[in-house]
Amino acid sequence: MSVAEVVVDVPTMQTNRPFEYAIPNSLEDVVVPGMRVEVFFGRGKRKVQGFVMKINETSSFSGKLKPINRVIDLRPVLTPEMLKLSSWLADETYSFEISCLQTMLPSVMRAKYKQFIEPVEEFVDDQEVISLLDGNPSLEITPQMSDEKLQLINHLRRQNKIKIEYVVENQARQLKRQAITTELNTIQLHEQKNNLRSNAKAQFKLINFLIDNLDKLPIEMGEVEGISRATIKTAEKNGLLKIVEVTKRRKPIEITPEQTTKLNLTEEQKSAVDQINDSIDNSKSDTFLIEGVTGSGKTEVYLQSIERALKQGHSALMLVPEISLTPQMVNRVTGRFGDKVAVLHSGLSNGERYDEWTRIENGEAQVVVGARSAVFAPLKDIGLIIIDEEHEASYKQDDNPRYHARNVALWRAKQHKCPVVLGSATPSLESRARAQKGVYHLIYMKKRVNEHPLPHVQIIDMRDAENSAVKGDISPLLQDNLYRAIKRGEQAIVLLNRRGYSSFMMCRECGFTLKCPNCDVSLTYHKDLAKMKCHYCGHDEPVPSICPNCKSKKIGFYGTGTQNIEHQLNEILPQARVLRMDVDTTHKKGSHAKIIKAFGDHKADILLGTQMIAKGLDFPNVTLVGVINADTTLSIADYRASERTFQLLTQVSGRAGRADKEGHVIIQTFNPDHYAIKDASKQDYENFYKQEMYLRHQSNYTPYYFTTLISVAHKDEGQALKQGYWLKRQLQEALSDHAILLGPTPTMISRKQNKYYYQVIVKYKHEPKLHQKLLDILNDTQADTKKGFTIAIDNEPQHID
DNA sequence: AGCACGCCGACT
DNA sequence: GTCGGCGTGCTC
Repeated sequence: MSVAEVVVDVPTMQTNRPFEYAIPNSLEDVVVPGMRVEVFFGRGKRKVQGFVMKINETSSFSGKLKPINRVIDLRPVLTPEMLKLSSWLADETYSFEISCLQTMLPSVMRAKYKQFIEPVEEFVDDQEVISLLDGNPSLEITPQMSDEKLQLINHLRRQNKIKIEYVVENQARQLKRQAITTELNTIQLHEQKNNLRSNAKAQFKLINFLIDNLDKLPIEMGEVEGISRATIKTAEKNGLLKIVEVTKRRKPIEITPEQTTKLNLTEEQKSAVDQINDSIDNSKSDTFLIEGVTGSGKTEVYLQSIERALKQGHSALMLVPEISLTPQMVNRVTGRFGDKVAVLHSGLSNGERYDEWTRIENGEAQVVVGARSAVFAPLKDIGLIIIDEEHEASYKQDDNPRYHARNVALWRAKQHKCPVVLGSATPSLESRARAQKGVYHLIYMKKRVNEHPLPHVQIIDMRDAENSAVKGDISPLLQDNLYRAIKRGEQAIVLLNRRGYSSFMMCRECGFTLKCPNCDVSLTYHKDLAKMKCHYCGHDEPVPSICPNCKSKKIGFYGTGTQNIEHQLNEILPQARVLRMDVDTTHKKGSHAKIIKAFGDHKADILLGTQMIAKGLDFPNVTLVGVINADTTLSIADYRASERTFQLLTQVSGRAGRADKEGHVIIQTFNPDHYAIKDASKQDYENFYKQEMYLRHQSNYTPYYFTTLISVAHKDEGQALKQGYWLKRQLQEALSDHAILLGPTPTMISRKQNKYYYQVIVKYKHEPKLHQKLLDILNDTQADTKKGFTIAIDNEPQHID
């Protein structure tokens, strides 16, 4: 009798390992690794879902094995590759294996548990039982139930009058629709048509419809126009056609495929494609980093490489930051590869996501375009993985499992022996440094395809009284340029940099920001303490009322909302049509794409928005880009602040002058001499890279050091802090003198969900004991979880806040 | 997580 | 005596 190793859906440290279950004879040839099964787990009659990881001939368990209850899937939902990946991922991200297995599948395949109360047979007629069940044979236990009711349930259960039935539900369901099809061929249909009675007009029409659409069958009933259901029924009775059930694919986001023919490549593009294709042809898992300026034609390189992979019989995976942000990219891929493309992104409903997943799983789609989680797409025989805008922080998931899609992609590439292509105009420092060391192959694309010059960038020093408008945030120069662009019938994009908004202090007189004396990051305002605090080392100081640098009283929290700017624009340029895009206006599904389309159709003159307008949008009529406040990202308390600012400014500048009109960019800032702003204005990534690497080296940050952030939380602040110190002591024991330990410090939103959060940061180069120590710490803290402690470990955090 | 077991104080 | 509350330990 064979035995299955099953990882059960009980996400705790103690159950984070496979449990053995006997495979009953009836399921002997059915159960295979990668399948989901239902098993009894624990003392009671609790049923849970589990994943079969492995099948053995013998058991190593000394006790009596329980049998597998039933299988949830007829075929395995995870391939051996994915099972292996989940183990690696669990280890890498310090997460439960079950969480990793579940994140690889569409959410509808996550088990839903229900509990029902049923009377024990002898007590079916018991008065208390009858009143509890209200005369029904069973009652579902819901979280909304009143405490009294739950108490009564407990009471009756202790008396053994009722029992609890567990139901494990699979939510995955495909939409079924009725469709018509026929087994007759054209000739037979023509014969049938001739045999019709002359007054059978509707039947005549129907047969014609069938003849015309023979190659498209089966066709859904709803799509047959002008023919009634009764007509179809009659035809079915006469053997003309058959009614079948088809699984209807729910319609994913509105994609308007952009038909582009294969373009002729420039020298740079050709060289890039050749290098990538060589790896595809020879099944080498090389990693390429394409550092290409905006407009250098990276997309065409991607498309032609995908084409090569397909031609070689492989599939291809392409990751983009967040699809709803780059509809134009999706449109181009679907335009080139049509039905072969599956699209996965956060805008899909759970059902839609499941449908797309199914299309990939059964091989209908060989090209997958998607956001972060698409890296787990069940593609077979991958020939190429592309990560566009590889520097984007959204590739890292910020809750468990905290994986980075780039690392998962590299892992899968090794399994599939295929290349990975990372593309960006502003690569992350980590990737660029790896390319420097020769770990990645660096490909430069310095020329723009259309040979247009880069936009002319102007930096406005807002400390200068002439530039800072008397009222409001829009400098006279930007006002003037907006006016003239609109007058010429051109469009403009205005970016309001909102991240880090209002949590730091800046002097409007001299541009001074309050920084930590030890860590070289901005101090952040803590409302509950009414103090300025450093997130790295915990240093704090009082909130200043005058600028320590120039003694001006104009120091304050910095930040304006998009609505405010919209107001100002309306006042200054009453004739301009302003379209605002921010979290408020894009809340509804699809509204994002609508705004983009409206702007593309020139239904507005100015597109005003936050970060989200900076990415991947391509509007030929935009000639002017204005950045209201370039500094906010610079001042957030994160060592990546300069990198983020540089990336944002470079990207948004690239939005100006994409077609044959020259572009103009105006950047308003209080820090005109900062290298991130200066280099962005020149689109000089390489210089920025050198500068930033130097500073990272000086202050021991990524990529010179690895960082791991561990945070603990508790309802009681004292307890949380105590745990923080305990954590630090534990780490100190295990680490060498070379490692740097910071904290414990409170986090900015130190009281989400009524809990206090403290974090410890480890910076290190080589600490072989760290991994195991963290696992031990996790284990110890998990045991305390009932006492209200929670812990989170984030390897290479994207932001520290 | 969720369940049973077991120890302990409180109460019909 | 026994009911119910809570701490502890285990789940193939």
